[in-house]
Amino acid sequence: MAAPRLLRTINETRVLNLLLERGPRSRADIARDLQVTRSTASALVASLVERGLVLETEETSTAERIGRPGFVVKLNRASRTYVGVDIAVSELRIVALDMQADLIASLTIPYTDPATPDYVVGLIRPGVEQLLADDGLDMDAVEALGVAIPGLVETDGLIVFAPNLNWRSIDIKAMIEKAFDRPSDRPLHLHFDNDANACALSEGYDQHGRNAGTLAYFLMEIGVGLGILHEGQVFRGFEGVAGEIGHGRFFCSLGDEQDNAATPTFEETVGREAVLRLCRKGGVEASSVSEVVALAEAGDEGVRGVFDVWARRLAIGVANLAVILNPSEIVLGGKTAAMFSIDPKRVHDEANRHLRFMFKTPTIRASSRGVLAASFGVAYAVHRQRFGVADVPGLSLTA
Amino acid sequence: MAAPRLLRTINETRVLNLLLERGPRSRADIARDLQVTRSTASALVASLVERGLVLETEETSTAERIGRPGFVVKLNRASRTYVGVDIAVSELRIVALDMQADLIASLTIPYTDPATPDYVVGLIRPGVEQLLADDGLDMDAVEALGVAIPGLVETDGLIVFAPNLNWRSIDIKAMIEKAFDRPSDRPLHLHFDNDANACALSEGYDQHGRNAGTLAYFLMEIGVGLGILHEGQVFRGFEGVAGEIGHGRFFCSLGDEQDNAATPTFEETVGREAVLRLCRKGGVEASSVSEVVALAEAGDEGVRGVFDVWARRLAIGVANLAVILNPSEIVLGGKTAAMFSIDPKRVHDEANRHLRFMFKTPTIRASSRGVLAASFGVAYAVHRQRFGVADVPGLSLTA
DNA sequence: ACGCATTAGTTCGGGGGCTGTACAAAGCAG
DNA sequence: CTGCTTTGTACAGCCCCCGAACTAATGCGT
Repeated sequence: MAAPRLLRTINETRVLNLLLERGPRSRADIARDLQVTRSTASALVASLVERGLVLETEETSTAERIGRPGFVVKLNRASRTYVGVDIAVSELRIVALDMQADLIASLTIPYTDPATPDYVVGLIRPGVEQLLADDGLDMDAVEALGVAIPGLVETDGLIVFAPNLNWRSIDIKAMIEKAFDRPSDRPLHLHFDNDANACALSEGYDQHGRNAGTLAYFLMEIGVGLGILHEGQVFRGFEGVAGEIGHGRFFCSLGDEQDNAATPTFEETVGREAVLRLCRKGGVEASSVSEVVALAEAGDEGVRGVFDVWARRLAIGVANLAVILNPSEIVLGGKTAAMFSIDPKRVHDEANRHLRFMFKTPTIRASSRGVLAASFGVAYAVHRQRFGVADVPGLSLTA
Repeated sequence: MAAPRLLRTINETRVLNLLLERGPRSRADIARDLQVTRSTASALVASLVERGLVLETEETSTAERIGRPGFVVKLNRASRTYVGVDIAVSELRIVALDMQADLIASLTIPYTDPATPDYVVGLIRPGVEQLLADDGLDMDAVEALGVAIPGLVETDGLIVFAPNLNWRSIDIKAMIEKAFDRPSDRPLHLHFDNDANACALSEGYDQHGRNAGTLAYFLMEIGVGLGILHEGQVFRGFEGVAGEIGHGRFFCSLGDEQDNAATPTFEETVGREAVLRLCRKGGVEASSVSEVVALAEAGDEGVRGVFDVWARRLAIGVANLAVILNPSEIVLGGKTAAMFSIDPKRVHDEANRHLRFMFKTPTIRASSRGVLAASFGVAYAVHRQRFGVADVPGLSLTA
């Protein structure tokens, strides 16, 4: 009835995760690291080699120890491919990762609005095929595909509402399954997520080690989204709406009669329009954030004033987030976040003024994946899902 | 080398959790619920009965089905006792739970400040013994003890700083271990937590089912603490300082030159002193929150104005928390939270004005455990820890 | 150079523990 | 009463981990 081979499945997964997170090593090392006997480690490796997921190399472990050296075992990077697709407002961004979660290739396909769901989804399969063909890879190697959406989306593939695409109630899972038409004995595993969550995931792993702490990612475009990562998992809250800090109100009045619902939200004070409004007010001529940043780099004095106000406002949001979640890192990404680079230290200092009571304040830094952050993130997500044991039937160990 | 009997341990734990969360049932039911064969279920029950954790009753399962009825199996409630201790500012609150996590007994021991660590810890063992003696229980049955502290505390027992007790760098674990002096073959398992986190835990289980969602507990006394529960676990963030919403700043100025670090924090606007300050300003004579509430219940007009301002301020904090965490419930506890009962609907309405974009806004309600919330919570925490399999050696399934 | 200690990898017997089948016991339906 | 269904137990089979034994390969001491 219940899961046969359960223990075996768990242990094979542990071997894969060990090789992924801590690198190639000998069977004897695996036995020590997983606390099993060498016989068991050998058996586990043998079955993974047979499944093609792991390779036994010729090289012997660099002998720091005395005694016979062992043969190093490593992941077969080419054995599986994971794809991430970011449906941005005006372009599709696709990345492919190998089994090590390293980037193999990426591709961007622009489109002009209005982009209908049918049109955009129609671009995905050809895009993925082209991406893989460039590297001599096969669609069959693709085990799982993740999709990032700029809006409210359920992880099983229902887009509830994506305002900037103007999509509503789209069953994108069905559309993609139809487009890829996989046989049921070799399904394409799908996963869907909000773009800010995906961005957070993209920062959640440092050199193949799971980031076990808490991390927050501000995705600053027109509005401001927030992705929260906790113990390597996206924090979704009830109904998956966590991270709507853009709707937070930090500029309320204490006065007795004020209608604070009319006070601006956080994204109305630091989002793209707010930056441009501050520019107009300050006599700075700029029609995009990148122009503002360029002016700042050219030493424009007026921009300095705009930046100072923006930094002060952002710092309040950052500090309010920090007191609630106590993240170890706060990452800023998206086009509007380019403002941050004008003077990162200033944002730090402003935020820390509100955080004096803390022993250790969070570090604040720019996104490391740039425009590919979201597609990277969902690809990571499906990669981790396939490595995990969460879907072992009949077992709930979270107790 | 590695954990022997691993699978057995897991499955026995699953049986215990099933009986805890979903009630007594027959072996056949257990087999169906856990997806194992009836033979396995019988074997698991047999070994749990032998260990004294589970009882086989005479009663047969109420036959809604046709066929032979089964003998109902249930937890042996008396087989283990879990104790929770809340070190409040002016009293010690102790509760004892049975194996079902039901309250057996509680006891409050007042003390006058300044309460030194030695003095307070010295009260714990006699207090627990008295509590148990009243119910004919033995100290030997106590398997684990949890302690809630009003301050920053590490879960393994180092009190970093408890401002209202004026305790700093206290190794309370060592003190308690010394006081109880258990033999190493039957250790007293200890757990320590912040009082707001403990309160959140006390609301985290609804009738023996783990609350799988996200819940936030505002502990409102002099200041405002926050405990966050996510998937049944306390959300601690990096370094365990999550939940310091009391230090949040939601009343900043958008003006360019303002020094927002000087704006009041959330707890300075809704905490006890703020309430009393609003009273003075509004000509209401009250020296404690309970007096304010009493006046409101008596229909005092001036208090209404005080409450309205307080409710509006609180709603802003609640709404800001809700947009970031999207909890399903927000619970208000502590003496100052008594204000809420003056007009709960008003707080709801004010908060929802900021949350119009949400499909489902969180429910806001008063604490259900009252003054015992924190001691309940830590007792729950140790109870769950003892039921969990997290400490099985050689296995890390969180991957 | 040679033996010895140490480590790596494999083989094989033992045992724990789950599965599945078989069977007796206990109730319901007609 | 007879047939059907369900429960709980018993037993054989199998998966898979452990531990001991053995061979292979390397470093170190003399």
